[in-house]
Amino acid sequence: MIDFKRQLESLMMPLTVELFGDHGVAIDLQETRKEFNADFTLVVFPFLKFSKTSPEKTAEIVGSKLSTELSEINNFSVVKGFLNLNLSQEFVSKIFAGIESEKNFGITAANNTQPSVMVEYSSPNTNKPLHLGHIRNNLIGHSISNILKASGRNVVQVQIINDRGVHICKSMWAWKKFGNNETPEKSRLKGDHLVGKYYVLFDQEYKKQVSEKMSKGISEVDAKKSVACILEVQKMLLDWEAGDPEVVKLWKKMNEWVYSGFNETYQRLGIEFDKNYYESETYILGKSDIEEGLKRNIFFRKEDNSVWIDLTNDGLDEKIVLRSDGSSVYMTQDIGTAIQRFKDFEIDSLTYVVGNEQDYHFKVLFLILEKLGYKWAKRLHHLSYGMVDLPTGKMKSREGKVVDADDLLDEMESTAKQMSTELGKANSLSSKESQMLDKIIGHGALKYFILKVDPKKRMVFNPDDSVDFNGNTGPFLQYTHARISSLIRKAGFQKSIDLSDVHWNEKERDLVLGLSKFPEVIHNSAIDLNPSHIANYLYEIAKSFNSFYQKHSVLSAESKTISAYRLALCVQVAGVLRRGLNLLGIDAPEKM
RNA sequence: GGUUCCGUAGCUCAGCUGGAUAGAGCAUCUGCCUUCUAAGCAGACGGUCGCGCGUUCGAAUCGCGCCGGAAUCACCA
Repeated sequence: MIDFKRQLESLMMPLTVELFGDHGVAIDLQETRKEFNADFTLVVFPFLKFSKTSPEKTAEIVGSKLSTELSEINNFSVVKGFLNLNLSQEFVSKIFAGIESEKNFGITAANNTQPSVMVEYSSPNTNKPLHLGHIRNNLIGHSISNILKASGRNVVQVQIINDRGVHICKSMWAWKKFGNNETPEKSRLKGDHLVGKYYVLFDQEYKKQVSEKMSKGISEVDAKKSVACILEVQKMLLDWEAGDPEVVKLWKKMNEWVYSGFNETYQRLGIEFDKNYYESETYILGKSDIEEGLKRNIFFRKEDNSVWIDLTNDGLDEKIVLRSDGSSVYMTQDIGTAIQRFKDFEIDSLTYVVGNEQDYHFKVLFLILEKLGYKWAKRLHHLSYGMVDLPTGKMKSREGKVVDADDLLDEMESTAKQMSTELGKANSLSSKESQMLDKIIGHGALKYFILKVDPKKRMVFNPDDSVDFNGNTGPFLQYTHARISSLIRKAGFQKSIDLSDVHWNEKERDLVLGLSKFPEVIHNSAIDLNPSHIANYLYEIAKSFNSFYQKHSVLSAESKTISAYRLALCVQVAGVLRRGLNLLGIDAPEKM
């Protein structure tokens, strides 16, 4: 489907050139404000220089030219310097026919010859369960993957699991000390929660030991470094690196618990990855790339043997890439991992979904890879999203001020259940059906609540608001879809329709023109890496539909012809809502 | 202190390649279910778009300077 707005602009261009001469003035069509009852507005101010008359007069001249010469334009009106144009019924029909002619209007199927794009998201540590912050990350990452797919890209979704390091050793240490061989099976606790429990236990023990030491007159800084438990954890990490069989065995066991817990949560969220990278495998990467860059003078070695890159000419600082003992820093393995990924897959770009606290890190990473001469470095993106705050302030995992992902999903489901019971919606459904619906609606509410906000902005998560199912919410969109589905069910088989004589009323025109924007919205979301455009667009469509639905009857319209084309319109609205919601990872129920 | 991001209605957010009287939802208040799902619709109330200067026919939008908030600037992960 071609963009009819752009089509109109190019039709108008030669006409204005005819009127005022060719001065390179672009035609800028914008949507008419609601109160003026027209489809598009052409701002004539840019033409004043050449029309040499008042804005009103200029608009008159342009308006009469356009409406006489273009069959697409029916009539026009002038308000101040604004030329309001009305599209002809035939042209609206043509636009609608274009929408109908495509099976999955708005979605561009992936072309297999195209290079793929990799999206990395989630990337959890394996010492505690997922929380609200991960949920935002996951929802954005998954949604943007869907959106990229819908704009014709092949997508490889990956996560890197931070499965090694002091954090997991802390859990391991506490489990050995206090665990009594507790397992997820024995205590019927989800694996990631069980490991998280021992991480918390470690922290408590650590604090206890630190304060004991401090009471003996040792400074806090020294105490924190010298208490027994932290020394044992550090020893454990060294043993792990040395491949100590017993430590490795425990490490494997506890990580497995965490993975099964994560997978359960991912499944609930409807998320899956094409490949998991593990830090235990990637943390060695990058050193050889540094050595090579050192030979090419991209990096330099200081007297103490540490290796650095000087980025002061790029407005940044000097950055370390290898420690003086030759060991890696985060940057080292990120360099190596990026390079590895372009070897593993036929991709031409890579997008990292990571919080904005790491803006600087990624700026440096991309710059280094560019200096190393990788041409794909220009196509690395950091989808930097803002932190999620609670109404009470920042989330602090150490202080237990976190919203747990599983708890949150449970809560959303039970709220959905409560709502549908109150509204008497569940009566006509089997208990199995309504249970499914509670999940679809509860999760829909959560996903929409998070995705409707521009990712790069920090957002406040108020549980009371997220649980609201009225107004600009996921359930509202789902409800609209269910309403239409019900109409379609009742109408039965849909006849083919003749659009040639349709007289579109105002609400219908709004819908047709609204629907026509869907491909562009997807495209822009993909370019901006921003799912919120989709969310806000769907809300507009749904509002527009409900307003239409309230005012005009579909099944018992004035005539069968009207009924038929209205139904066809409904089918397209439902399709756009469903496909749009799916891009956000939200299911569109047929009943609710 | 340097760099980056943010500041729009009581609250949560749209709008930001410059365009008309700045939009939604929530909250508060009014109407609308003997008619296709009222998780809906129609309406009221609510604003010095952080402040100032500049560019422009025109600035929430662009530039500069302040004020306020956040992140980051580790031989941490």
